[in-house]
Amino acid sequence: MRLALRAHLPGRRITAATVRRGDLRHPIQQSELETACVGKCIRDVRRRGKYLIIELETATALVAHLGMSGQFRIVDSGCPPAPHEHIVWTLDAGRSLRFIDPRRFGMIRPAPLPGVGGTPDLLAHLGPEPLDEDFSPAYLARVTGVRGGPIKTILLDQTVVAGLGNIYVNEALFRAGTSPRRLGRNLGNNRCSRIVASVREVLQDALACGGTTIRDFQTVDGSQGNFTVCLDVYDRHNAACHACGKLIRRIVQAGRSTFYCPACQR
DNA sequence: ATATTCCCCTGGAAGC
DNA sequence: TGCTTCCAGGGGAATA
Repeated sequence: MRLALRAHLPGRRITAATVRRGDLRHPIQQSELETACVGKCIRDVRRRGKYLIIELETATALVAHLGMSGQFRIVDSGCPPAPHEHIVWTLDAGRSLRFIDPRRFGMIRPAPLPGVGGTPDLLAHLGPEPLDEDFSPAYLARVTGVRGGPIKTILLDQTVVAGLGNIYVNEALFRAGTSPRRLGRNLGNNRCSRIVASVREVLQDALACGGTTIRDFQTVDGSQGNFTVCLDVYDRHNAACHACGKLIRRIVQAGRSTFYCPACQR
């Protein structure tokens, strides 16, 4: 999503902004949004974990989170509003950016620019980026060594590593041959290495496919992610394992679905 | 201090 | 056909 936004937004000026419905996860007021962005030029689109950072002139930013069903679309400004279209930014060049979110678990928040006006509290708790060097086997071994709970839950914790969601945790553990139920303290250095490598691999593969569409996910032009066809375990309950043919199992951990192959993952 | 559970909200699929 | 139940890419507050 960041890459798609980045292809369209930098250099555009925001000429108007409208809150059509402000009761999102963090409620937002019309005046607050306008003050933050109208008249400003978009400099860059960055990301930290699952948060998008739309960098504006004068050291401010809009921090966005898509929650479960949030979407950004970029359309002609004359385009009629879609259902659940909560926020509209009018851009120069006859375009507009729209935030659409049926479940309203997403959020849009003005914030001082990270690294300039101080890191917003929103992002302060996040762990390392999974594709950065500091998410290392040694780091994972250190964290898992002192924590209770199964590895699946640990990897979903954004303070441990920032940006992994349910799909990619399930997929990474399959590729690492590690059971999602295995306790963190029973991982060992070897498995930590494999998990770190698998996390990176899965993310890179999914990025190359433009993400994963299960139900709602679409990018800014309405196209879908193609990693769905590459999923080995996620949403494949009772389907045959791509590696061994045994049936993929579904369990619930910390209230979220976990999918795994009982034969390939130990 | 750390780990499950509950809840936020809507829509779509499956079950009856 | 129509009603009910379950489930969902997340995360934070309330509990245990």
